[in-house]
Amino acid sequence: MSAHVFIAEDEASIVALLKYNLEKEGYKVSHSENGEDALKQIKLKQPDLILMDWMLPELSGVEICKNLKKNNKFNDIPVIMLTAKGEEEDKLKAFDTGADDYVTKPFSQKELNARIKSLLRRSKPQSSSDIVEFTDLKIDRITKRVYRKDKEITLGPTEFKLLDFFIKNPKRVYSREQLLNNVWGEDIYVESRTVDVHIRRLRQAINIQNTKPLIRTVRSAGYSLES
Amino acid sequence: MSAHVFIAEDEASIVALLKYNLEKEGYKVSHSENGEDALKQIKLKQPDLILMDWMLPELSGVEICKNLKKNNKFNDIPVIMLTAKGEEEDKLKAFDTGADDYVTKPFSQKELNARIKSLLRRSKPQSSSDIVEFTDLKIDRITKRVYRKDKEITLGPTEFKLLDFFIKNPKRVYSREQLLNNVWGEDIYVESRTVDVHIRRLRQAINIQNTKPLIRTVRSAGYSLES
DNA sequence: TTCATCAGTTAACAAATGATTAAAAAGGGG
DNA sequence: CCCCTTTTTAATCATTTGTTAACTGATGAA
Repeated sequence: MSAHVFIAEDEASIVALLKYNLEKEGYKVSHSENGEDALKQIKLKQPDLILMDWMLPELSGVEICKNLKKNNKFNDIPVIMLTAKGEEEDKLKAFDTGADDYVTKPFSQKELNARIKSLLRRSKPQSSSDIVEFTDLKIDRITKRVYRKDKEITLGPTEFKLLDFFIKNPKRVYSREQLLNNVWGEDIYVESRTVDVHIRRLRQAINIQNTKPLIRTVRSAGYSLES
Repeated sequence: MSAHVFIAEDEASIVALLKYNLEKEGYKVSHSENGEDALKQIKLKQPDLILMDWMLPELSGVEICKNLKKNNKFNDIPVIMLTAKGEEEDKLKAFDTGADDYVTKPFSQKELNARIKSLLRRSKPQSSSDIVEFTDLKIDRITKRVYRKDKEITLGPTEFKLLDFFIKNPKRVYSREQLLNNVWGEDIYVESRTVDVHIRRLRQAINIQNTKPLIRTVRSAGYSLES
């Protein structure tokens, strides 16, 4: 599933160039040539990232940016401003409107790609990394192995998924309900007490001597992974 | 409460310059001159943003960055790489290691400030309503933790809900009736004296030495949360 | 001022709620 | 069919909750 990049730019040649390059990188690309339309489209399509020309007919890039950043639903979409002139004042103004980065024309496609990648990585919540660590816990999603203090630990499939889920959002408290939906699956029905049993097994497994317990029970709320 | 910026850089003159400028901007600043120490300090202090020199003694910036980005506890801290040479290859490598931005020396302080501001804004989406503070009280609805003067406090579920409700409208006086409806629920019937008991328990819990009481009794009207 | 009354505070306790645990039953590949 | 994992069940354990009743202090009338 590739990211969706939206281009708000009126110069056709630049749009063509960007589109060509971004699609080669595997992004889904759409665009608009005018500010008012761009804003409408963005709100409709909710892209993952926006490349926005500084100057746009109808509604300037600055205005669009301000509008988006004000709205809770869209203020997480990263915006890269494309500015023609390399003047510093403009750069600063771009950041002030809430842009997340800017690039001056003419720009290097390689650098633009790098910046896009960086912003997308940052806005994607799940660190899609194959090896994730949290304090002295390490889990390898490829080899399906789990380590605590570099010592390997064996987990059953469910316990592995459970830990994998917890480690995506450490410290966050999840209800049994949420755990069932995310670890077992939306449509599977099992008793909510079942969660307790697996929590217990997970606890037993990851608990090696003289370490504090990593899974916190929050009465009447759920469980969380703690440091 | 200002953000904490960590500088990992070995050239004393640059550190001095950065420190001076950042402190003027209102940031809390700390630094280290060597890679190994920097990593240790970062893990200890958990700064809000890192300025990292590309080349560092003991452990290169790239290595530190990789290490941080692997660990769930630290991979949310934005990193800005300071590169000496303006070579594109280096820039790209910087992004690949997980850096969130880079700046080539010599850099404009104004631009650096703008980039810092942008990254901090982006990384602080501590979803407004998930963490609520009132004077020296802080309640985190995600981790279900409550702090007074940064010291954690443990509350039972009902006391948590009660405080959570009060903090939504500080200084407002609620009758026992209103509290029962909003904290216990519309259709649950318990004695109104029960509220007093929970108010007491909440008071005891959030009361740590030499602080004035936070919950005011309004005779024949109810209770309110005060500063 | 004194006393009666009213409203809020406090401590103690029993009931209920929720979590832990062990063990049995049920599935599900190999 | 056997072995391993998962789920259910039920007993036990721990914490929280609501109630009661005694206590404290404010209020205001005599």
